Amino acid sequence: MPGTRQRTNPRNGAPDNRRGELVRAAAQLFREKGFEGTTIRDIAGAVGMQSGSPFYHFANKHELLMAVMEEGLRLGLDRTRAVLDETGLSAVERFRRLVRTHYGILHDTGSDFIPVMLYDWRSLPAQYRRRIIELKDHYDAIWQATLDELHEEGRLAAEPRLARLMILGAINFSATWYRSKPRSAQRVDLDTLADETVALVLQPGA
Amino acid sequence: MPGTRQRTNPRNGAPDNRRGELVRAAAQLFREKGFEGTTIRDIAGAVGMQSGSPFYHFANKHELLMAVMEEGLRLGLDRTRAVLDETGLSAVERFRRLVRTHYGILHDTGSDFIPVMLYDWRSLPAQYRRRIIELKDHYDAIWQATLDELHEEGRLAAEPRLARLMILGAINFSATWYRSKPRSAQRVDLDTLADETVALVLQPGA
DNA sequence: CCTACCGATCGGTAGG
DNA sequence: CCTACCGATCGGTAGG
Repeated sequence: MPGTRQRTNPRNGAPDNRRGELVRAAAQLFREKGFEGTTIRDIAGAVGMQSGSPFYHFANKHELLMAVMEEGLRLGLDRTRAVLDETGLSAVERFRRLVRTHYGILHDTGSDFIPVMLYDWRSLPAQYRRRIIELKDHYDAIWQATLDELHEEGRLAAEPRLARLMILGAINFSATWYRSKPRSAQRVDLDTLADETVALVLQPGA
Repeated sequence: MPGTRQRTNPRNGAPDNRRGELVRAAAQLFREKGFEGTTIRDIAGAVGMQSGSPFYHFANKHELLMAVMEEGLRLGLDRTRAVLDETGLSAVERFRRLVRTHYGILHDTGSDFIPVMLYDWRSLPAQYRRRIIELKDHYDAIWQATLDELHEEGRLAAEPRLARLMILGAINFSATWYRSKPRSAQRVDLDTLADETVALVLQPGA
């Protein structure tokens, strides 16, 4: 039924549903087949559009990729900042929640945005990168602050900046092997995974 | 000068130089631009061939991708097995060398094969996967044995199988951020990186 | 957002 | 391994 969907400012943003549908569909397809392996026709078809129609919402395919990454970082930042809002958390407990939250950002239903950023970064043209890096820097800063604290408390044995890269790497890499749908037998859930990650990298307390 | 290069059995393997050149060029290009983002023409051009000529050596583009991954795993397995050949190593020392070796496999000059496997796995058709998985299983088994030992010695706090995924993940992810060529100031070298990785995940000894 | 389309490029092939 | 080529597909556009 054409005309029944709510929409507003097509080119800029906020309550435009069709644009959001395109971003979500693109995220899922990019994650599954990669940016270069996904066709504008795939994405259009996934939301019931004709092949030329996505270009009404995005100037080109690369801007759609950037929108996916940007959306992922905004959602991720929101969830991560919420961890900081909880008062009275020890650094260790805050760390545990950061880890658990990041696993959720990678593996919760519909969370395809960040994996796309991780695995299709090379497909993002240079002129679009700065904007994404800026958002990513906020994300890293939150982690760094907590890791610095842990290091001062003697709970983290590695140099804190390298520790951040390695720990986020360990979690991020789960995008390649973790499957939320239990395949055959029982599987690790994200809570256990977060606990094990914390156990792996934290040194025993006094 | 056509005809001056040594070659032997074109379709099977061993001392066929042109085939090897294609695999190396493909590895480098796949790593840089991804499998889908790389063109047969790119690869042919990189070794001074015409666009149709790679198909004399490989039935199709996917078989070239498989050759890249296979070559990477064979080279990696050789280097990793060499670590086991050193006698009289403690589990901790063996672990340190496995870590260092793996960093080398990812970042030494000309080592583009394994990153391609890690980041273009989804482009490998299902029928080619079993062969690669089989090689990868050998690799994992070596790591698992050492990590099991460390766990028994109380030096590893996480469940050993998850520890393997997380530690290899932390190292593998360096493919996205580590640059061997110093960009501006001094940079971490692979020895330091390996030391810090070991420091991060090992619990203090008795 | 659809219709109708275009130029470019791509993987692959025949025949030598 | 080159020459010459083909069918299919792809990102993108004009005009409504």
